Formats: sequence, C-alpha cells, structure tokens
Amino acid sequence: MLNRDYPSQYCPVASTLEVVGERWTLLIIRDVFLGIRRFDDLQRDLGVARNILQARLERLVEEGILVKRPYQERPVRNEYRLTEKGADLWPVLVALLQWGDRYGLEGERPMILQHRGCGGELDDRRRCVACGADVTVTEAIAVRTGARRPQTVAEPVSA
Amino acid sequence: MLNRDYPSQYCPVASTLEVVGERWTLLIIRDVFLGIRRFDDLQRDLGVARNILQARLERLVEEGILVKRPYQERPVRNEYRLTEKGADLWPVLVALLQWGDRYGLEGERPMILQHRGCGGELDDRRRCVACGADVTVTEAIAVRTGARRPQTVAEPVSA
DNA sequence: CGGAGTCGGTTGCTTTATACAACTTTCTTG
DNA sequence: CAAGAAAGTTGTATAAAGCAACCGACTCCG
Repeated sequence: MLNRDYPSQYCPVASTLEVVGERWTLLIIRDVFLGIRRFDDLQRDLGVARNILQARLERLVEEGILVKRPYQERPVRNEYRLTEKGADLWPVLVALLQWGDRYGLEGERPMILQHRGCGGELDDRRRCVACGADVTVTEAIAVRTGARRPQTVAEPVSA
Repeated sequence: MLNRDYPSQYCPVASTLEVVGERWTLLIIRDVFLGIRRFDDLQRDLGVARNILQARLERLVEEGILVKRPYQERPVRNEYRLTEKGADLWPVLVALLQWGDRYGLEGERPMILQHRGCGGELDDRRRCVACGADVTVTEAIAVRTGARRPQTVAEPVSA
C-alpha cells in the first residue's frame, strides 16, 4: 500500500487498520499467538520476504504490539512476544477466523479454537459452547486439525 | 500488495484476509454498514482513488460480499449493498473498532455502537451492557459523536 | 436549444511497496 | 577449520496504489 494510513479518516476502525492492516501483519500476529516467535520460523511458516518480515516486526515493536527479547546471549538471538496491547487483538483474529470458517475454505477447518480444559468450541462471541463461559485469550487453545488444501493430494509422510 | 493472497497458508484467517485484507476494503465495507452506498459518496468519504475504489467494489461484488443494484434507471445509477455474507463481517469491524477505541485515538471516540432502542453500548462480545442481550448487526446502531481529529481546530460551518 | 452539473466510471502516468535472491555477521558444532 | 544456523541487510524488479484528467449518459436550468 502506498501509505499505510488513511488520512481522511478519523475512525477507530481506520486507526486500527493503520497499525495492523498492512499485508502480512495480522498473519505474523496470528503466528505469534500460535507460538511461532522467531524470525526464521516466521519466515518459513509464512513464506514472506525477509525484508518485509523485518519491517513488519520492527513496526509492531514500535507500536508496542510485540516485544523483542533475547532468548539467548552469545550470539544474541531474539524472539518476539505479544504485549497486552498485542494480545488484545485476539478478538480481531477470532472474528477473521470464524468468517473464514464459514465462507473461506469450503467446509474445511484447519484450525479449531477450544476452551482449555473444558474442550468446548468457541461461538462467535468467544463463549464456550460446552460450559457457557466467556473465554479469554489465555483460556483458549488453537488446535490444528489435519486438514490440508484439498487440491494437494495427501501423501504419506516420507523420507 | 504483490499478490493479494497467501499461497503458503491454509488457514481461515489468511483466507479471510485474501478477500478483505487489501488496503481500503474493510473501510469500504464499514462505510456501506454506515449507509454510504454510492460510488461518489464512498469516494468522497474515503478519499480513495477512483480506480482503486472501482477495483475493490468489483472484487467485493464478485466475492458475494456486496451486490450492485440500480436505485434508478435513466441514467442507470447503482448502489452497493451488503449481502448476508457481507453483513457477517460485522464482528470483524466491531473488533477492529473496539481495539481502536482502546489504543488508537487517545481516548477520543468518534463513533459509538449502541443497542437500538435500549441505547446501551456494546461490550467486546457485542452484548448490550444495559440489558445484557446478544446484539446482532440489525439491532445495533453506530452513533457518530462530534469528535474530530484533535490537531484540526474546530471551525464553524461556513459558506 | 445550449451549457453546466452529476454520477459512475476509465485511462495514462507516477510513486511506492512488495518480492526475490544473494550476501553478511556472529556464533556453534563436528 | 569448514559447515551451518539465526537474524538480518542490500540491491534490483515488478506489481499495486495514487493522482489527475477525461468520458458518456443523462438531467436541470435558463
């Protein structure tokens, strides 16, 4: 995008999109939610160009959505973690996920959100359908089903 | 963006972003939710380039999120309306709006969501804080407060 | 009847972001 | 001491977004 912001708009939707609306940004955040926290792991998982990934991570750190912190010294190796501000984007990701489940992938569901422990799925208001609780980020887990892209023929895991 | 899709991803979040993740798209949908339905009105409100607006609207119609229908013949003038599929993006917009309210505009809230009739605001699960009901798209109204961008000095409406 | 205005686009050119691949630095392991 | 991993950085190319001007169909005004 030419400018990442929307100068004619004074709107909370626009202001959020100015921060997380660029290509790849929300997928990076999704990956961090899933526990993918290192540069190379993110790059491999997303297939994004490394310079773009670098630019996005730097921006997200500047915005206070991620923090960069070393998980080892010598050599310094960093990982990216969500701040509270970043974790508060969870409802956005859940809303995108649920719309994608309904309209995106022809009934396939590669990922399912569950209430930790209880195991119930989440409804569109992030409540557990089993126990009825309001589920927060920390109480939810994302379970990857085995679902793959339909046109890709499933192969036995080999060599 | 070079490609609008994310070929390495088989994920409902990514599949949703392939459809609505391009620059301007979600703001166009927000405007249609607010009742701005005509090409020129959208263009004026958003300040988006006309060719981009045209491309986005065409894509959204192809995707079944908007429908184009004439509101008059001779000359044919069209407006864009949300389909059910489009209206189901409401939770995404609400989530973006609420994050923006919390983190985006320094406490200013240019727009407030209320439960129609009851007048209560919506919580982060789209429930009415006054009566407790689960609020759906059709039961909600967006109220624009007078809030403006702080650095813009408020002027009397003139000429 | 002629000119201005409106709506909904389309076209051409410029600017900017994204993609891709190769390279770098620092340190670890065999 | 060579190979490899992690985390970037750099350079070049291509595609998308921005901008302004134009267009066709019709209406309204004088």
